[in-house]
Amino acid sequence: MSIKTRFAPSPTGYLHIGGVRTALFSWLHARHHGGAFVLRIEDTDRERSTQESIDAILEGMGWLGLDWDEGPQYQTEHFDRYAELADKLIEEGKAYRCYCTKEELDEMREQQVARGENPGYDGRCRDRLDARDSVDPVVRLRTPDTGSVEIDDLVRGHVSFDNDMLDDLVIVRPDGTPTFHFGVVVDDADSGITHVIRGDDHLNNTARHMHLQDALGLDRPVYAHLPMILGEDGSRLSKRHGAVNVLEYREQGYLPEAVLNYLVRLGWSHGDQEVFSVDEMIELFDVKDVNASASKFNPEKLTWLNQQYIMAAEPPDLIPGLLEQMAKVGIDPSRGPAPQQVIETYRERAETLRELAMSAEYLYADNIPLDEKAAKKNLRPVVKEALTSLRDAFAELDAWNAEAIHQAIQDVADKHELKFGKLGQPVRVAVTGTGVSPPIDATVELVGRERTLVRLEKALDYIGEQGG
RNA sequence: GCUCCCUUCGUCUAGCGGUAAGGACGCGGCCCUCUCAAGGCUGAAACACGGGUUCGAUUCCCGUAGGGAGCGCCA
Repeated sequence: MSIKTRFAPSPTGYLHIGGVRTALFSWLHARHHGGAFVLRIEDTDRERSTQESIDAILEGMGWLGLDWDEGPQYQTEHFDRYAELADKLIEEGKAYRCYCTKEELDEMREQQVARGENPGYDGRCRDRLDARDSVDPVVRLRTPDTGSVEIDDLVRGHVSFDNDMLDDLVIVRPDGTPTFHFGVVVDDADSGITHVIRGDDHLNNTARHMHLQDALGLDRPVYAHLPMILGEDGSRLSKRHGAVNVLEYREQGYLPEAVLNYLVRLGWSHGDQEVFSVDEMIELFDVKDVNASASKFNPEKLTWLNQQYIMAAEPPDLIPGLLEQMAKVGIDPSRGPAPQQVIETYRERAETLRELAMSAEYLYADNIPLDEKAAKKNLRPVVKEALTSLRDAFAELDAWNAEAIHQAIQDVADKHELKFGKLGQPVRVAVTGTGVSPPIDATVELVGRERTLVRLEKALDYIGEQGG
């Protein structure tokens, strides 16, 4: 049988990084087995579902390259189907209308907790014959009181739940809309999902879903419950742990491949390998290798991977992303060197595209701020003469390239009996305003002759002001 | 409270009865070097605890402790 998996987010917020990992594993499972991947939007909660969320999910999936073969399906389009099946269950006596009010239920739970019991619906409407006019009923599934449900989970192994711990769950709300439980079970069956891969926060629900499947006479899909991703402090991953919205990573200049690579290593591994191309993930991934324990999100490692991907990329592939970041940082790319050159000489010291753009800012500006500390330390009277003759040498240079620039610096340094670095560092500060940059010859080349001469002049003025 | 799940360096993990417990991020040191990176070498750093089973347990079983999830007319 051909394998089919799905990712079924609810559109009640942005696409969460934990959700992405779930999507990735489902997607990889389908791709690895040459099966199909379905995207289904679980929008049965009409109160909280928004179009913005749907857009964010679609955009996030697209950015990451997690493509789907079917969908996006919307559960709101299947309402007739749910209603039909709910009626059938009631007719068959497998479900019933419950007229309890929220107040009644709250009171019931309170008492149960007080008695030290697992709170749950006690089935008081199971045999009710009369309708209550004052309340619109929900529909509940009649679940067995005795026995147990057995789950054979691909990552957890065998898990068993006693039925007396499972109450009669609501499958249809008073307004006729289905609950999540009913929607998933019906849709998974209708679209022929063979493997349900989801977060282990659903492990308890799976037992209930199996009862629903039994009532509906459906075959059960195979389940795989993935461990959670927690924040660095071990609590549930949330905003206070940094970015949890995937699109936020795009904003910050992360590459989608890096995000996927980081995520695939949370709960899954292949020997000692750390870096996986998407093709390698597809080839090597197997849900059976997923481990059962939760993992904590480690931003430093993601950042390291991002840098690895930036360094390994084909420079032209990075141009669109860099231009995006330049725009955000306020750089006009037409006022300096070609982005590709910047990528080639700056990328190994940038952890994100954002950082790459920012580190090249002085290549595109006419006026640059001088870092006071670096200036004080390096722009001193001792190098005034050397800097002056270097300026003259630069002005007369035939070819403006790193090699010629390097030679000029070397010659001037020799003439003034300075080591290369003793001259190079002052030049760096003069030309970039800071003490940090790529090799000075490549940097000067990209700054350009005109700006270099102006900046050297300014540096000489600075030395003069300092009493040189 | 009840049910279910989890437990190897700070973090992600390898291990699948006999290992000097391996790798990666991060951290420290050294090398390279015009700065910063990158890269290379290197150091510190872990089997939660207690019982079993076994000739032998990180590995299998049972407890304890700790952590997580669920207990909705949210998904």
